[in-house]
Amino acid sequence: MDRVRVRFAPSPTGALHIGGVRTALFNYLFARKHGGSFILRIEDTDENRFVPWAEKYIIDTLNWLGINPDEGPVSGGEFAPYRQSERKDIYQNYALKLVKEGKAYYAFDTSDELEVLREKLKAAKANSLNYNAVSRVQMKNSLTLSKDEVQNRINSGEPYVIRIKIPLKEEIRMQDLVRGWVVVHSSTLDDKVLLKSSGIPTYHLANIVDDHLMGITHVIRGEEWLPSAPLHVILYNYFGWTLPQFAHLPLLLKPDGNGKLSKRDAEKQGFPIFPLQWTDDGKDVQGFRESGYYPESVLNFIALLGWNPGGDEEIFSLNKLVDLFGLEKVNKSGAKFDIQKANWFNEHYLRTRDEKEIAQQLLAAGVEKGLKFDKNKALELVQLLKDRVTFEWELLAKAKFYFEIPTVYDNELVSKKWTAEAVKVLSAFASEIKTVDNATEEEFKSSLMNVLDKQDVKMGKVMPALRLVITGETTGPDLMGMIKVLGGSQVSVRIRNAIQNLAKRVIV
RNA sequence: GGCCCGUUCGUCUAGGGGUUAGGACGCCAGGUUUUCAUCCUGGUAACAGGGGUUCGAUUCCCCUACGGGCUACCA
Repeated sequence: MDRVRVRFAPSPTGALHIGGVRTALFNYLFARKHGGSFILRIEDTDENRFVPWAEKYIIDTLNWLGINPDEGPVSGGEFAPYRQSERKDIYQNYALKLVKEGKAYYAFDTSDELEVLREKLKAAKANSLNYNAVSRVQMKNSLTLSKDEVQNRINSGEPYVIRIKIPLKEEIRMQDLVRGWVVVHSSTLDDKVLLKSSGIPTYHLANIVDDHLMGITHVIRGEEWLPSAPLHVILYNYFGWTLPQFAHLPLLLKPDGNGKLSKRDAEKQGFPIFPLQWTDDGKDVQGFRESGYYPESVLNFIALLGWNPGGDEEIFSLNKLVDLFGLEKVNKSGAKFDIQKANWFNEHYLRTRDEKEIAQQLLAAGVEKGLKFDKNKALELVQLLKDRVTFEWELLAKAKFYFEIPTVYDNELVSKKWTAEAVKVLSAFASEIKTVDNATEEEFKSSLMNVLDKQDVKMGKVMPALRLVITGETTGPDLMGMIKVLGGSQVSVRIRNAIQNLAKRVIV
């Protein structure tokens, strides 16, 4: 077999959809698995929907995820250029070649005339195929017009398109690596436009020509392309080119209800469905990255949407995915997008990540807010808090206790637990530790036990009160952990503070 | 409407002619933690329906239902 060459061929019409990201990933995995090449080709043949920043968005996304192409508009390659807009001249000749061979033809019909045709067919309850072997004989094209008239029209500058001439009665069979044999009768296909009147090719032409020219061996793309795959097969046959292998991936579906995941879902769901931030009508829409997901979480999560290696494991690094990947393990049915699972992956990667790295981030985030603490404190805070969050950015809010001495105390807790007994113990504890700033959790614990023993009070009687003086709240991180991070002097300050503030509310 | 693709717990899925239909997320319960979270253990929950083929079908075939995609001079 030829060396594997696959391509990811997005259209720069907006933010790259997470479904597109998954298609890119599967292409990447397949290429790596087989020691082949992963190519990025920008299919910017739609002048109307072109969005200037979209290409950068695509490249940034692949880069963020670490699935960079071997060839593409940035890295170049022996088949450059990799933007179809820069390859315009190539396609026209191929379309002309087909016309010459009687496999395609010129069509002069205006959009109004096309509309009339559509209406007519609809009224007749025909299959609503607009331009095909049956209807083309009544239209204005080089099949019905005389040679001279065709030439005259072209010479006079009348706009025309080139349409493929679909064979009348032929069974188109194609083998899909995911779906097996797919058979379609040519009578259900219509004469698609290959070259628009602007001289720019449609997707179908440009895609086939480039795949051939670039030596693509496997076409791995979304299922939305399955219906046009037979058309592509005909095109390959018309040109006399060998067919690449096809693999049509199942679609990513909306999290709620039904249907293909779409741009609209991004804001509606309250969680990202796009990889990176982008701006829609002046409004910023957060992506996975800005929401705090790690690239490895996103990769792991989307890899398992529509593919599964079998077995009970679910945590896979990119290398491991490459190792296990296979098109034969791709599912046929669409997969719904479930953010909870993505969150779980992120929690996992957060907990297994290098704590020092997280501490760095925490420090940086703190500095941005004008909060002072050092590297060691940051690390201690990370160790104390990382099991309690899904995203790193939540850490700073959870670390609030470290920066703020409580001034407000949970009312219910005060009225239930702020006892004379607790105050007595805490007061003694405060004196005990007021100069102890470098001690382990164990040491703080035993000095508390000491006080408790001396005063003959049970631990349960003072723990809630101790939490109260430190955070003012009823729940939070581990108590001794917080005390250790704060240090003895700070804790004793908070104890005295609370005793003063709550003097009138002591339960006798 | 037409064409094409699909259908295993709520979700992602494993499996495959004879299984207690397995795992993960979520949810619930218990344990650990004198809070909470983590963690551990357990539980809840599925083969869309109807016909075949077969000794036997969730698995193979057909039909129906449902879901999805496509049906542009968009990709």
